[in-house]
Amino acid sequence: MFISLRTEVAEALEGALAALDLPTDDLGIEEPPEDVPAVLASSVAFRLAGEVGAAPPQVAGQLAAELDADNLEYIGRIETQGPYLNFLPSETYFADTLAASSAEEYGSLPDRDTTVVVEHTSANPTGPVHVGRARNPITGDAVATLLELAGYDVDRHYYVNDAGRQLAVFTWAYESFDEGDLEDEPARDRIEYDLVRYYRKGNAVLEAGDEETVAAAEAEIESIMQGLEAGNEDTYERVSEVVDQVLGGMRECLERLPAEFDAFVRETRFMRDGSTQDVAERLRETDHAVLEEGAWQLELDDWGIDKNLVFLRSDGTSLYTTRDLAHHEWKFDNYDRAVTVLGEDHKLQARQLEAALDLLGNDTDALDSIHYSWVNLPGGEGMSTRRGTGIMLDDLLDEAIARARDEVESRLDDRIRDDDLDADDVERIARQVGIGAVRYDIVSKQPTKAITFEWEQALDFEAQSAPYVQYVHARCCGILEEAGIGADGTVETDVDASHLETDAERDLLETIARFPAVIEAAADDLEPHQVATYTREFAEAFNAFYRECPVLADDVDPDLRAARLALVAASRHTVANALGVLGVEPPTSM
RNA sequence: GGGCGCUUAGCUCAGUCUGGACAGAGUGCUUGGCUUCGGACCAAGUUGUCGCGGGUUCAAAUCCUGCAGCGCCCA
Repeated sequence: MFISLRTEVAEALEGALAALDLPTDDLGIEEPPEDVPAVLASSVAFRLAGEVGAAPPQVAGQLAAELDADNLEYIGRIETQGPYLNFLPSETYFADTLAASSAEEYGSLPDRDTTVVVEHTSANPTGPVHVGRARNPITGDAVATLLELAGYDVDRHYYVNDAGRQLAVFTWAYESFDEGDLEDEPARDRIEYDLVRYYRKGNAVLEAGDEETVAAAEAEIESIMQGLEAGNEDTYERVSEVVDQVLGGMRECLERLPAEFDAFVRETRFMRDGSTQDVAERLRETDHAVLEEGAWQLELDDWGIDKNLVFLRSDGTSLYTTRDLAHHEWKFDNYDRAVTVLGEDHKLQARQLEAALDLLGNDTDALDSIHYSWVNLPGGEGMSTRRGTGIMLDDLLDEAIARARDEVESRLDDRIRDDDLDADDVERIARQVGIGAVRYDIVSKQPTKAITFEWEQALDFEAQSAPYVQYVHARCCGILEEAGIGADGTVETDVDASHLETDAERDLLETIARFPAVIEAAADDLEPHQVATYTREFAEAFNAFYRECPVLADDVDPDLRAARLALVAASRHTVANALGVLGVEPPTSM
């Protein structure tokens, strides 16, 4: 309803300004501070003061006189407060909000008839997923879900870098060493923990081995890379044996979040189908292409990039970005928009990619990338698969679930609600809360900010955390269940919202009304953390309502009870869908 | 050396793109609240040179500019 109200205010204000012969290019519409009872406000009077030749408060007064709330559906009253124009909601606003939010899918926006591919994670299949990398699937999955709720038709892709040097090194190491050469036991009983030891061993030998050994290894690695470039089937099979196994293990780990994918798109695919060579040839024909020291490169100064992009080495082989160009043209052939979630180390690469795609005649407006900063360890050390430093995502999730289980068990005795949680419930809650807390901790922050990983902080179950918001959902479910309405049951929708008279009820309804607008803004900006911020505000509004407005007590009038029950159901839909965007499960009890 | 990003309360962060009402939360610290629909909750109090300097503006955490610290990238 907030979106409709905002449109209504804009149109009315525009009309009033036009009637007074004033410019309508900047309406100054903003959300007022909390202690102002308006839903929207305008500071336009400030800007017009000079033009009108009157002080801002007088200009606001003139505008208010020109505006008539009676003509507006969702605005009940328009007031001035100094230079500000304040727009207060009408009864219809509350009634329509309550009706709209009775739908289970409340917050989802109309279908946009637009397909989007969200590529995220795309970690090289070299070993277990560590926490540094985990920011990518958690952010990416949230962006994908957010866009779905905002009306896009979304596919999730994992781009498998199976053609780079790292995989050639891995393949060589996998074939050259056996168990006896390795010093450590696998850290966990899963295939990628087993195989990463070969990768680390290989890298250690390359770094510190004797000259002869290293030279032989380099020759083998080079031949693997040449084989891939030439489309040699044998080479592809050898590399695939490593990639398939390691990726399989990584998928299992990611599914714990859960982050699942519609497709795993392999880099080698674009070498094998000739599209990479095709891209290279087209680039060579452009007048931005230059041949320097035998390597073909692009001069991208026209795009504000002073670093040349090499797209063919002197030996004629393609580079990562060349293949990624073919990959992206393939995306453009199949989707209307492409969003990529990348680490901040890929920023320059992403700009070069976009410039080159533009040069090749693609509409790069369809391309967006989201960059996130590193998750560092205390002391500033980074996480690295090759060096074996870092916290593994599996360990973080195990620890989170274990701590959540401790919490649940320690609370079992002093629960007020007598609902006999059984062992399965405890396990379910521990998983929902533990994993939810990890995801929420990461997704609620702006991706551009670096995170220092600390156990206590990542696993703080109080305050601005997933459990705090999840608890609101459980409370809603508790009340609905108590009222005889199951989680999937429906409440009476033919209720009179005018019974909801207290500030707490009004605030909660206003907060619910904003939810679709929050989804819209977060999707437009590709910023799921906006939804996380909203869940906190929502939880606060709900808890105030919960404290002040009994729903099922004996002395509550039946009509009021029905209205409040509808409000609780609306709250449940809102918080469940908001958490859904963040990939945090909404527990029915906890 | 060049480019990009970050810097807001002791700590963790919103707010910055799109300037506007006294800069917000949580945590911490000091108090108080369960015979009541769920206390993983709530209420009250306390917490600031918005990194530093200049500029634009009626108005700057927000825009411009110089500098510093940190991170990332490029040869």
